[in-house]
Amino acid sequence: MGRSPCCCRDASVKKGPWTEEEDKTLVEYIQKRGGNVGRWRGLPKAAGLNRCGKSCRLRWTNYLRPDIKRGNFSDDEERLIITLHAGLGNKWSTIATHLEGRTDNEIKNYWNTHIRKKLMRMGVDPVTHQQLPPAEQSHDHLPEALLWAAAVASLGGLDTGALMQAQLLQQLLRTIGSNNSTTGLIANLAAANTMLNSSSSIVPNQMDYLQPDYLCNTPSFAEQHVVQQQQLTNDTSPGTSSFAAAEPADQLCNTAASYDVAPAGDWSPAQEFGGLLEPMMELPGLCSLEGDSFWEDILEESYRL
DNA sequence: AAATGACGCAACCGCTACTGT
DNA sequence: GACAGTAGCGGTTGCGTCATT
Repeated sequence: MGRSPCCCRDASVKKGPWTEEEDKTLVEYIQKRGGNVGRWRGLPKAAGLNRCGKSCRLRWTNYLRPDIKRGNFSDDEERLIITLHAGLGNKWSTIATHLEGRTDNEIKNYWNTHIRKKLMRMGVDPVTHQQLPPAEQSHDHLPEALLWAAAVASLGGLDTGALMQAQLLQQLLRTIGSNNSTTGLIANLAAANTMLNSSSSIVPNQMDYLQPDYLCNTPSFAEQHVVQQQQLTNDTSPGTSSFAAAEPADQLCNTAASYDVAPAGDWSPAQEFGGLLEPMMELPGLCSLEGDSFWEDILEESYRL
């Protein structure tokens, strides 16, 4: 199927920034039709605009639509974008459906101009959401735990219960094993605590993983891993991997609970550690790492050591 | 004050997916 | 099933604005 001819190729069709008059014409035309645009291709002629239909659609969907939210992105929105991006990749339109009033273009721009750089500074690969190899990190002198914590934070609420438990366990093992400095201990504990405290609006709060109900109904990491392996073994057709990254975001929410396996049991390490860590300190979400005095203090201390 | 570079955003381009014939 | 027309998506570009030298 070849590319269809587009009116955009017509040299007489105006390009570039829209004028107020053009905006007004477009808005009035669409409002007159009760918001029902019909065919975009025929719209410019019908509305009296010397524009490509494509251009009109873009102008309407990205700028003129009445339900568009303007202004800076909130921390929650930023966290949500990171979380969704970790699971969906550059599916900007899909991501946009989860942020009321935000357009795919706006989210894409915000990602490229803000979040991407932020993650890079934190030593997190914005594509894979994994910790970058030390050589590629811009802050490879920072404590490893902070980078780990940043990577975890970048995942936001994407994690399944299994991922959370695995990360938490790893963090706590590091905590136990960190005997070289107070900073290391604090940073490791902080990272672990952040995993417990951070939250997202589209997935269960990570603290949910520590609730008895959740844990009783959520398979352990090992169990989930076995299930995933079994599913991969049984189903080798492409595109049907059980791995969360291939699933739509709204399905991610239910990933952990969707496994058809026996309950994890009455006891979980996370349950125990959660009780230990929770009263220890209240920490901010690491997505707001920059500009946060708590983290700045830790960083400063680490530089001195 | 002028020049330069960095940044952010709106808009465009080209491709793919979807739908109707 | 093949084809044509169209909408929508994601990557990229261009330009205005702001910060720095």
